[in-house]
Amino acid sequence: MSSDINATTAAKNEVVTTLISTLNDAQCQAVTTPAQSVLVLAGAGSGKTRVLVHRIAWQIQVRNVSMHSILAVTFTNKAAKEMRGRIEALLQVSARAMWIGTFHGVAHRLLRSHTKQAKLPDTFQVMDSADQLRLIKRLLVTLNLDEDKWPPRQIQWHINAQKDEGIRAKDCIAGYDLYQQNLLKIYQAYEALCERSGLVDFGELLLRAHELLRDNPDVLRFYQQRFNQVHVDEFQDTNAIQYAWLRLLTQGQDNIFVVGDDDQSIYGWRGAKIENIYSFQKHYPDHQVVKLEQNYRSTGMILKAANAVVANNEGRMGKALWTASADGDPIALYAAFNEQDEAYFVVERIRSWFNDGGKYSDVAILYRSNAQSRQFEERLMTAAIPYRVYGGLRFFERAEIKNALAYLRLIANRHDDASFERVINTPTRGIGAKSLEDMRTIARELAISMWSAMMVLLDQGHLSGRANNALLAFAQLIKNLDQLVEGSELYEKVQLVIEKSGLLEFHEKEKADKGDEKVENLKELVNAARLFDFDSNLEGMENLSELDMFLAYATLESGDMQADDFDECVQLMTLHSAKGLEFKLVFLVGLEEGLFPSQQSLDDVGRLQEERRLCYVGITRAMQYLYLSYAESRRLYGRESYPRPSRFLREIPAECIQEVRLRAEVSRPVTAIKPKSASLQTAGQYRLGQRVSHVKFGEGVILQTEGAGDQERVQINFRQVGIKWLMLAYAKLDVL
DNA sequence: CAACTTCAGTTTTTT
DNA sequence: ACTGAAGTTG
Repeated sequence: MSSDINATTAAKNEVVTTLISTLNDAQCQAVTTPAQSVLVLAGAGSGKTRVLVHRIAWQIQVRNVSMHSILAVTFTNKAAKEMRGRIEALLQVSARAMWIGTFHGVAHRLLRSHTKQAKLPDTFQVMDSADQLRLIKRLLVTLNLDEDKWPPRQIQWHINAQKDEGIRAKDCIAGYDLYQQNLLKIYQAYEALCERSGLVDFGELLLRAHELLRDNPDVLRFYQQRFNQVHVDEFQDTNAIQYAWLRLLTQGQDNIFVVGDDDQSIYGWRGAKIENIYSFQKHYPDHQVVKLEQNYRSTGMILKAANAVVANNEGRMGKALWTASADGDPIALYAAFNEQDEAYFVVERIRSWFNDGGKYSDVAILYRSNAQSRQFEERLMTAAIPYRVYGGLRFFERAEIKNALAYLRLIANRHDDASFERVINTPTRGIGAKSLEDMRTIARELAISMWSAMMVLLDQGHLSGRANNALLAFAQLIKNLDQLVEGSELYEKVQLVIEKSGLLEFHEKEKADKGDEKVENLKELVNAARLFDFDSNLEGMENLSELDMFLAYATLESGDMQADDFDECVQLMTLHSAKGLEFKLVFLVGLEEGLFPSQQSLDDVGRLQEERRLCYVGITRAMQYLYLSYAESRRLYGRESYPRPSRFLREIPAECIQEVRLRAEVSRPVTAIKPKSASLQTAGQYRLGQRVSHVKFGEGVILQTEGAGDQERVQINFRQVGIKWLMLAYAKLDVL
């Protein structure tokens, strides 16, 4: 008997050892602490996911917590997937029973499990932001509001912002401000429309999930007791409603384990509240703070630069990354003549990296705004270097896919107005603006769905023969599809719908190139349906049909399909989408005032600090080599600008930076610039892009030259005083 | 209904 | 400067 106990103790000790043997002290502390509420401040590259994964494993293996009692929330499906995968790899078991998902995914699951208490119809569907925008546009028409005075995108932004703050239309106080009153009216009408269409937008998922717990004590108690500890990834990105939801769930027990980094908070503009980290310490008084500061990713030089930049921010929790590895190469800084030269330089370096045996997939070009990608794409293209740009249209967001899904949604829920409007005349079947307008009026007046309105219209029989037939045919089509599809496999349903709806034919007839791709995508959709892993036993989702599950999946996990092909390509992406990734060789480009930091953030301290954190994120993506660059002259929005180098460059210690220059002839081939005349190419010894020094104005770069002989003038961008025209005959310039 | 023209907007993005 | 979307015509 006692030997049995000894044996299990020994076994347990071994488990403990394997779990923590690979962790450093701080990580180990975070994983093993008995504290109920824990705040892990995890610097970039400090093993944040590792801690989260090991903590969960620790609960299960050492504290004998049931997998059923594990909840972990992330922001992206990618992160959730990775976490699940790593836990499974570590524990060598299926992590199916654990609730690991995005905030939206978990909220969705809760709502499906408790549709009654959440006051939702069983058939409710999730709509994405494109659907939402469509719905809003339509709403504006019915409310007789001019789209120019009420820009749909701003309305959408406003509604989402309210929801992110947990504010319903009934909680709004508009006062006497006419504008506010109208906004409120729109918000109210939008809520009503969603209600009768059975549609739930992304913000609504979170808001409803919060209200579900808040207003149903028994439901709340059930989940409070069920989850042993609530784990949260990227805590600095939580918004007000997400945090409120977490607080409800952990109320009384304070069983919450959050991991975050205040220095990497870059989503303030979409409602993330960095303050939640500070509030956490107030709301959970017995919490323990663990700082992870050892970095396993970058060289000493890169970390030094990153630390120095972010040190310029106020009100930080305070953290300094360090590494046990070497200083590495200094950070290279390239002052490009213009944006084309910048791209040329970067691509040249990538080429030599590859020639020296480096892999393309280890290289990333990071920029502040998407518009910057073009120059690099063009250069990479001519250099025949494979590349991939992040952030394009995702699979489930493509028009043809959304069309197909809209038919499926209409089959699942006839009152889904967003889907109805999308497919009523796609492919074209002779239902014009007039008939639509009539339906909208009826729908509004009777407060019914468009589908019901169509039925009313058909019953009335006031329509012209042609319109009547067209509508009748459409109604019949949907009903037929519904019957036809009954009882068949999911992929067969998809297949049948794209064929019988005429969508396939519609896209086949389209202009050669484009249509082909769309047809391919539609086939891919059938394939996705075939591969769809429908887990009918998934707790809480028992009542959901496979089709409903697939539709929810398409909306909530639309990014899933493009994530995998990382292979052998140079990666181009914005700084925002680079968060969480790492690359051996990183180019951080466009470091110019007005571009990065962006123009819009220059006059606001808070936003500027967020830009700085973005810079910190960018720098810390690099493992071995980091190149920074800026252009002396940049063509942006059709206008030539001469930006000053970014302030962030000055915040990096000089000893970390080494200026680099390609040989002049190589860096500016004649084709790279568009001279206005041949004589502009050179001005004696003064070439375009030549660095010069002036007695009074200091250092600068030659941008343009004009005239000849005594009349020759040069335009110079001085670092200190900006752009100046100087007469060559008088200016005393030294070539640098 | 498709081809053409004009016109505003133009940081960052997930769910 | 460029793009995507809305409006206008044949």
